[in-house]
Amino acid sequence: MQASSVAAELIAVLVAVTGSTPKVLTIAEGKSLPSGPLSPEHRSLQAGVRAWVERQTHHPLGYVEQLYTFADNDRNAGPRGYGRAISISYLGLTREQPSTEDDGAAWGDWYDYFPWEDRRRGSTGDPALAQALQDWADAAASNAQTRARALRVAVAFGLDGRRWNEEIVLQRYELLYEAGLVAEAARDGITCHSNRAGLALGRPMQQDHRRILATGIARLRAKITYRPVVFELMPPMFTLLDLQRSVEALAGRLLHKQNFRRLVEQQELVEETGIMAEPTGGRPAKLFRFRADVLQERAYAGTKPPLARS
Amino acid sequence: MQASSVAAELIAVLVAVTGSTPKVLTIAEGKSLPSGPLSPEHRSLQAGVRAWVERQTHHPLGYVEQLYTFADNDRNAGPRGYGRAISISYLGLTREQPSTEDDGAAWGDWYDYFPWEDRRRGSTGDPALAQALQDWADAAASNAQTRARALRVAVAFGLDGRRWNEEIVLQRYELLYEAGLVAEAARDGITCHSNRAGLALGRPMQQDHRRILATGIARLRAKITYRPVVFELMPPMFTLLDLQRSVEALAGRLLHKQNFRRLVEQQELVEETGIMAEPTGGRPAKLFRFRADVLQERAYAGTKPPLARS
DNA sequence: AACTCCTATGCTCAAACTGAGCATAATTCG
DNA sequence: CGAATTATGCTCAGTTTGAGCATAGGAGTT
Repeated sequence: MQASSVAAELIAVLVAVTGSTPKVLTIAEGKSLPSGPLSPEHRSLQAGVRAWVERQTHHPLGYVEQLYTFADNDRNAGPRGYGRAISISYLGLTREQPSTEDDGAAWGDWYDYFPWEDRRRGSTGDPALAQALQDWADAAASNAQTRARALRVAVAFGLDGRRWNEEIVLQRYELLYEAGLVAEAARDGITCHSNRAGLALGRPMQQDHRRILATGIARLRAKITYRPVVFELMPPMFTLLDLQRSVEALAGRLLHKQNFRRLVEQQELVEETGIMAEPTGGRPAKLFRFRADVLQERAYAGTKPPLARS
Repeated sequence: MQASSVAAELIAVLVAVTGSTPKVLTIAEGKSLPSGPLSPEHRSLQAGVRAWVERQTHHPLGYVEQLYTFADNDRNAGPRGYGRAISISYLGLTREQPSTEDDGAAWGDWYDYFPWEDRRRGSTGDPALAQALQDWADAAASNAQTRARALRVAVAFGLDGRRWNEEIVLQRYELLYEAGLVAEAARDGITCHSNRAGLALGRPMQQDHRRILATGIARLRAKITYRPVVFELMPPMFTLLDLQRSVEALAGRLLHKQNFRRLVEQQELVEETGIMAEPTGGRPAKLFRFRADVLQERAYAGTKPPLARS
């Protein structure tokens, strides 16, 4: 079957964790994700992403995985004759390097873009945000629609005694978009019936980059629960608390220390180095390293959860 | 950033379950997956898939989800000046309709393509296949490489007392490809050092369609364990055994009946219709229907496993 | 030295979940 | 009526999960 011709670009969600802050690499003063053209010289899409990311940012990319391919006509609506643009997005895990800043790339806290996703201090969400969403539900055309909207809001944001599900980052963002609360919605012509004053709605990004970032965060939060990918973000040696802080940073919620430790140990994900960490005013902690061989030993997918539970 | 121009096509893995047989829709006498061009008139990629699938096959598509985007240069290596081809694959769930056969489309048992994936009778795999893979490991250049290969084989196929993981369909296929055992490998110029005689290696497909099918099966097997997507494949009313047979067909292994029943009921995924099924020579079974409202009530992703465990 | 504060680390326990099996109910078939 | 067959209810041990108590090993303070 003959396929039509389109323009293709690669978009990367590059993630690092520094201390307790999850970071994402951005360009254009934090308003865009880095992207590059799909070039014929690359053997594969993934090779293409690796190539230009490593060249541009001088970051070794450990783990790379495809996220999603977008091609909505809404996006980049250029002149029609030119053809539609396809964006293939990738998630990459790395460690933050001393910023070279030569190309305007910068690491930013991803919660600057999604403040409502950080539940590490105070597991109860922002009541004003819940109220604004309720206003949106109330503004629906019919009573039935109001109930449907209110249910979606309650499920997505864990209201009415429901449990917060940290993995549905994208659903929450899309709900806020639909409600006209995030800045991108106004840009795209969606009207807002709520009072946005004083709400922490995060920094907007160009095009649908914030949506892609949400997709990446969601994927990563899901992945750390069944694959030991956190270690791609860790230095060669770390304490168990370092590891826990990283997982918490990604998951956006606090974990029970002893249980986290139990999980890590019974999974045999790490081994002692014999070295102790720098004293920090408490009992000194052992430094561990990742047991890289577990990646081959096990068929990850449906086995036990490597990290993050509660 | 200016993106280069490429050709784009959509490829669909359409799945149905009839009785105890998982089926996939194929064209070209079972040698290809249905595919269509990405057309500018479609609002989105998903809309494009829906449109041409429903027009071509007259099947209503319930659930549609993006699988993966391929663009390796190995694929469809056409004349270089023409540009690279991008294939965006989708997984679609539907129910088998009386075949209209007007366009050469036909439903086929997906285990015809992956015989080793069906472990419903005899949970122990084909010893001859294991032997052929061992031969491949032994044919490695170095001793270390032999051990590495043997480990990969053992993990992927659940050898040496390891547990069979039904979700890593793609890994197993790629291992067989690498070992030169599947027909596509020979076609692509990979030599085989094992004796292939008498092995059940499945029907080949054109291009990398069997790989895409493997991706779809893997995704679906994973998905049914945490999202109630099986119901997209069920008729409006069904017995619990029907449901179990469908899940078993997809998962490729048998489930403990009572535990399956317990899972379905405690998840409140179904409700009684009050109607009894046709007598089949045993105690008559109740007919159930899916409680469609659970899709909205819950935030599926990280909650309890809807189906399939043991 | 005694005390406080802090983080690391070990251990316990109940609730929930899983995997497996026993037992009984309601039919059809011969 | 008994055998075969399928549906359905219930039990039970082993494991996992969530939460808390207790102790260990350091630094700084009095």
